[in-house]
Amino acid sequence: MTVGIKDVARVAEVSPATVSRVLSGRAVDPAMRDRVLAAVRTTGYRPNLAARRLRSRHSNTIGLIVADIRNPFFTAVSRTVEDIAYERGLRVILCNTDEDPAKEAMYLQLMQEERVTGVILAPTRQGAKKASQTKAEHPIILIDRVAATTTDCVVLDNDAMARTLVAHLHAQGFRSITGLFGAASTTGAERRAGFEQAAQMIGIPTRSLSVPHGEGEAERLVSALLQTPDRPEAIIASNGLMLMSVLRAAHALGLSVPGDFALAGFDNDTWTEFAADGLSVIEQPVEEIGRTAMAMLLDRLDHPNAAARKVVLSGRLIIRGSTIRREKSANQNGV
Amino acid sequence: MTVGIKDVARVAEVSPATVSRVLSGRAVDPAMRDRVLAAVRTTGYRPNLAARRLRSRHSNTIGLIVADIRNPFFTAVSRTVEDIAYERGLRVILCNTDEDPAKEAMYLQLMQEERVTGVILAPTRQGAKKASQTKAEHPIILIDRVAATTTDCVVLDNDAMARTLVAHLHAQGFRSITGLFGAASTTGAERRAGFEQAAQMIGIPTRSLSVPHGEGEAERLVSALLQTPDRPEAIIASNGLMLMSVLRAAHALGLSVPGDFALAGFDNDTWTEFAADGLSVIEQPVEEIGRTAMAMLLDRLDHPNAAARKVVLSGRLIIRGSTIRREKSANQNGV
DNA sequence: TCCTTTCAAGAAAACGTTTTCTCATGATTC
DNA sequence: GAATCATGAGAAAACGTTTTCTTGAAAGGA
Repeated sequence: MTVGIKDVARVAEVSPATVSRVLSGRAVDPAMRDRVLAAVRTTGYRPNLAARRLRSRHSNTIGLIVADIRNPFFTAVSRTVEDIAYERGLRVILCNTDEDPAKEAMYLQLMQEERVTGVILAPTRQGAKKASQTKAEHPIILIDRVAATTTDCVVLDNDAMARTLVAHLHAQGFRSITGLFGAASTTGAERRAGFEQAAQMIGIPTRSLSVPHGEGEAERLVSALLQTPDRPEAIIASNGLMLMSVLRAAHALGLSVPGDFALAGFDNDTWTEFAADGLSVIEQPVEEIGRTAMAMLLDRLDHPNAAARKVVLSGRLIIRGSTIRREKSANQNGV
Repeated sequence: MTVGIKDVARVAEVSPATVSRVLSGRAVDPAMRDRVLAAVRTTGYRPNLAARRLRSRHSNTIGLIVADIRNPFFTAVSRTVEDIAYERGLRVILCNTDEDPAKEAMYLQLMQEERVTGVILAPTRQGAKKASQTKAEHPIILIDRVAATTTDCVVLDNDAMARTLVAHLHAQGFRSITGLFGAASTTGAERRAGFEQAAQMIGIPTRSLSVPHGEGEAERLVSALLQTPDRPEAIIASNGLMLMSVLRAAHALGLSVPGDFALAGFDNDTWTEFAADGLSVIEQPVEEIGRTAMAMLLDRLDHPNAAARKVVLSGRLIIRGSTIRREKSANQNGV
């Protein structure tokens, strides 16, 4: 037997409206307030959120749709977003698209049906296009991936960061570099562009591979690459998951980093600190991305008609052992 | 201007009830059905889930409350649970308690207010106790952590797995072992118990440390441990996150695994395959845990009064380089 | 052919809140 | 001291669905 606001009202000998007012912290007679609170306690009343949302016409909920929940980058952003949201009394619905446009579309529709206050989305390419075209009832902030300039977004300066990485490898003396970039996201494309551009300017040979999302895809690709006769001197991977795949492939083949090839990439995931003599990476300001996205969302709610903004954040190159040039003979026991 | 079921009804020239029936797939005249579906398309109607849930009195939603979203074990379980849930047309609300009993209590209350169909919970110690005492409106299935036998749960055979680990280390010739165990969970306690029991039976000296949850806690503890004069020959860590902390601490001190000490633990996280010559770990059947939890939940919904069940699953020891005994001199370039 | 049964569709009630409307009381102003 | 205003509380409407109730027509049996 579920207890409703009317039951509380009866026990407290007030009207349901008064109970509602007490619960939402509006001005009521102190004596009544106490009676109501006591009644809430004795009855064990729990408000029905569905009813509340229906009548009040706002859900106090934001949707957070990420592309891959296993990627520490996204879990880190999620945590920041959630913390801020809960500080403001907002709920968060966390969804995982797995880089699948169909799942993404399904979740975006779900957000509409939930009548969410707003959405923070790390879109696939299709999703980015769609989000910038269709006019949803709620604001959408894109993170990590970018769409047309008509949509708010907060991204890393992927292009510059990729160039930084190439410059670092070149400075260390590496002359042939292969890059691995995610096929599903604009981020992958941007990093690839920066990578190729930098290499061309410097004038070193590169190859770049487009990696489809999926279990083991990257590892297979890398494994093949490492077994070619002209194995690259250095490899750049577009995110933390791919870095891991490269190391797994190398390990399976008995190759070591940095002994047999150098390795660098994006995302300062915890394990990169100690793997392969420390992996040189571009650290993304994950917390700031989450904070900025939330701030933009709240701002957009206040100013629905302001011009779309694109915030580009800068990363930081962390140099570790995996890109330090050494004599081959000195390395006996790598990875 | 938001479009409701009445608008669809008007366009299709039927009653709202008929629209509802079409949408929920009940028997209606084919001609009408087509008119309704066409009207839905032209109006762009999206049902209001709050209203639907209010009236129909079921949310078709389950809550999934995990202790630490950064732990790959939990994200893996989450993915399985979500996949199965969506197959069955259930939504999932994913929450992260961060091992904080207050946050946990808050979320459990939120679940009540959402009127969820059921909850899958990885509880803190306090939460486990509370869940087994209070009678919620919805069933609760505990995962990973255990409470009184009055609550459904699915857990690993922690005790046995810890003993397996000790036996393996002993067989490899390690004679002094230190164990690190999470302070917040029953899982940590169980693994610790198995650890101490096995060591006592074998008759080797052990020490076990209780690690509070929190950024850097484990690393500080391990760092201190590694700098004591009687540094252990082997370390066992209670989960993947702690394994990582041990490696970070070792790396910071310039110590290598397995050169300077052996390391083993729980959770076959991806990176354990290549770090420190491969980390020996107990692999948990993450998918099966998720599947079992969902199955138990659905079963409990059908049979509310059946006796509580506890499902104990077995893990698998994966032996890798980190626990292989070698001559110290042979190792020059570890980690 | 008439009566009963079945079925589909519309009308209206219901879900549990919040909000609007109305009214009474007491305070404030001229 | 009368008229206006502000305040707070209850009554009732409203939110957008699904479900129940009611009705009419078609189908089936005697």
